[in-house]
Amino acid sequence: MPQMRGIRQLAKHLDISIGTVSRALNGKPDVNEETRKRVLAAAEELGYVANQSGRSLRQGTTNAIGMMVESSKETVENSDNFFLGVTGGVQSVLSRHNLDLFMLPCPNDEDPYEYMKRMVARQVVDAMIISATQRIDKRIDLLVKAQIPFVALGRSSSGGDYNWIDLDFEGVATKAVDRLVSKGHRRIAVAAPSSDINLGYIFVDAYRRALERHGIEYDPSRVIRVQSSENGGYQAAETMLRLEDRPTAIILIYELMAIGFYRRMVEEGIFPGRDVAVIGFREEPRAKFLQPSLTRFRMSLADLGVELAETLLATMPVYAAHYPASARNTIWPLELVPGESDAFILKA
Amino acid sequence: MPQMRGIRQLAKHLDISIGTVSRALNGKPDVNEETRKRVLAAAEELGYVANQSGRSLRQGTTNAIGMMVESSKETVENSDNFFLGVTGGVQSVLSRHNLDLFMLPCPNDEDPYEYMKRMVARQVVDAMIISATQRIDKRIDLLVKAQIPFVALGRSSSGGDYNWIDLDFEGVATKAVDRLVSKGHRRIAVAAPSSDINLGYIFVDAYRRALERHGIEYDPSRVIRVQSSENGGYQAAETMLRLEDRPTAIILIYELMAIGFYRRMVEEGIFPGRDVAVIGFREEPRAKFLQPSLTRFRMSLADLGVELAETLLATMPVYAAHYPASARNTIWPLELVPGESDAFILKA
DNA sequence: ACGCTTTCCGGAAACGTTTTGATGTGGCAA
DNA sequence: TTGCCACATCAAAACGTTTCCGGAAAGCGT
Repeated sequence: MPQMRGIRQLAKHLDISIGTVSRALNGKPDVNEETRKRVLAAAEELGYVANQSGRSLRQGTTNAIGMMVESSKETVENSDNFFLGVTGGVQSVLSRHNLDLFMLPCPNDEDPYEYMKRMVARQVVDAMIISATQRIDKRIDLLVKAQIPFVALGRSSSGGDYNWIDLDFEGVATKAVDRLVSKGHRRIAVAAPSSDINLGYIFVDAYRRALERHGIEYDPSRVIRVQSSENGGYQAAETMLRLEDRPTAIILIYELMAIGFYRRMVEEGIFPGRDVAVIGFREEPRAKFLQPSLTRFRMSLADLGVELAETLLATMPVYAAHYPASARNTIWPLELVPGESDAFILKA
Repeated sequence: MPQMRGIRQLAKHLDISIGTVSRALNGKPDVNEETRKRVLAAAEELGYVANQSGRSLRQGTTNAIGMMVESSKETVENSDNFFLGVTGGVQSVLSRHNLDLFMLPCPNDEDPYEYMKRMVARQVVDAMIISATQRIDKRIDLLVKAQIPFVALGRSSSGGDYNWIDLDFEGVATKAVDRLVSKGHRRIAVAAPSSDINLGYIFVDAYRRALERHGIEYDPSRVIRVQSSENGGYQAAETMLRLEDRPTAIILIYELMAIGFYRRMVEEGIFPGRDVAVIGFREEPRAKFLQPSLTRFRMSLADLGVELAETLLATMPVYAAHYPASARNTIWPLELVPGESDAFILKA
């Protein structure tokens, strides 16, 4: 005698048809309130949960959202649990609709595009959150073409009209420049990654405009292109030391840089906060204990996760009703946290 | 005309039966080498990839491994990309068998046990890697009962005979004590989390035995119980300063503690490496730039991932053949990285 | 010509679920 | 009585895949 599995077993146990059981469990109409209770009770008792493959096959939907992350060495070293922090917020929204979140880590030896292609083809999730977007990102074209709902964490030039959330680089650049200028600085440098990376391009552009608004001439030599790492900060300091008309202040686009920057400067007897003003961006726990404390920008990862999830659901036909067509492109604000690293004030 | 999907479409396009197509794609015998090539080519051309739900339903297997992680605030702040680092190694093994890895983040407002129960019931993965094991962990009992292959990162008292990998706390404690004793230290403190946590219990026990092997009396007051954080390190220093017969050396069970420990000590004019010897455990990028550099223990996250995956596969009947019944319980070694923080040598 | 084996392939069943259409009640108005 | 509707249920089809089974064709030795 073949032991029946799943819903069949449950139906037999209740002496009822499987169709009714299914409708009862899924809250469909056309089922007597009395029977529904019985079914629910029995399911609880027998610990029955619908097999996901069965549902997916029938419904063409998996009730799962994927969040693609890269586990490259760079990501592992730099992103510092950024993703784990975001997932909390994402899930708080998804759980309202019985959706689960899977993180899909792209192996470092596989091309992100190929990986995404595989995940899309296997239809293992209904929608996607992607991050680390490139300025030209083939994944976006793929998702658009395959009509998979998605939201990107980061702008891109690809794909035309799609949903993204990005950090408020312009706001940060503007506030940082304003603050430094108000303390008397005129020669302000910035350490940023290459302009191939979206962040590097957008940020520096905003920095330039902010300077010009204060009537300060933009000097390209003060844009120091380095990697987003401690080492990059060290090199930025090195470069800055060699500049003629040495800048009196610097904006570090990634906080981790501050560690290396401090080190190189202190080697030279130049103390941040006393002899040079420093502002960092994108709060980073590893830099939390710098002395003097870094003036920096902070954001709430959990809130960002909530926004991501809501934006995503708004694009999914089934759930869109609950999420009024909100802004499809969001600039995520960051809050300035004053520290001592920019206490250095120039006399007027 | 209903557009046929998937394998049917492919079969029709090739004018061949779906059974043959399936066999061809899955490398089964009983298919002409010539036809197999044709099928493979056509699949490639049309971008066909088998729908996962269909396969899963038929085979009762999902070809996916889950790695449960917690996204609690504590984890996010402390584990510092530990998981992302490990996934790389895990995937390098799984990809050999066309297995995918999903990270399953447990929402912080959901009980880990309930979350795991749901994941198991939905049968969304074939096997699991769990971490952050408790000394008594109901998840383990659940997995054993449900006969889901799994491996735990961390020992536990639950479930009897199962597979786990854990860090070599004993080895670290022993090596650290040996090293300090060889430098003349006799009064050696240790800062550890509460003994409720497995690590806190095991480590301190090994520390005690190591001391006794050197004929040094174990003094409970030198076991300082604090949280595994920078703040914990600060408090450890605070406590240590108040001890009579103040210890001349300390072992910090979590490197992050070193940051706070240094700070408090320097406030007191006591310099690590010069006036007190410090050894840290569980390398932690955030502590990488301490001055003086910390003598610490290091491990390869990627290699740990490989070991995890291989141990897991060895317990899965389908793959066990490739992975000879290796040790089901592995103590993962850590390597000592000498720094300057324990340069302080006591005259004999 | 015959029987046997090997090689290859097609047809159909099966996996567990949801959904559709049909069916059988009973109540109410005409 | 008849017709109609609402309600609750059941039986069966469908989702896309893998696998079992049977059988045709071809090769080979007698």
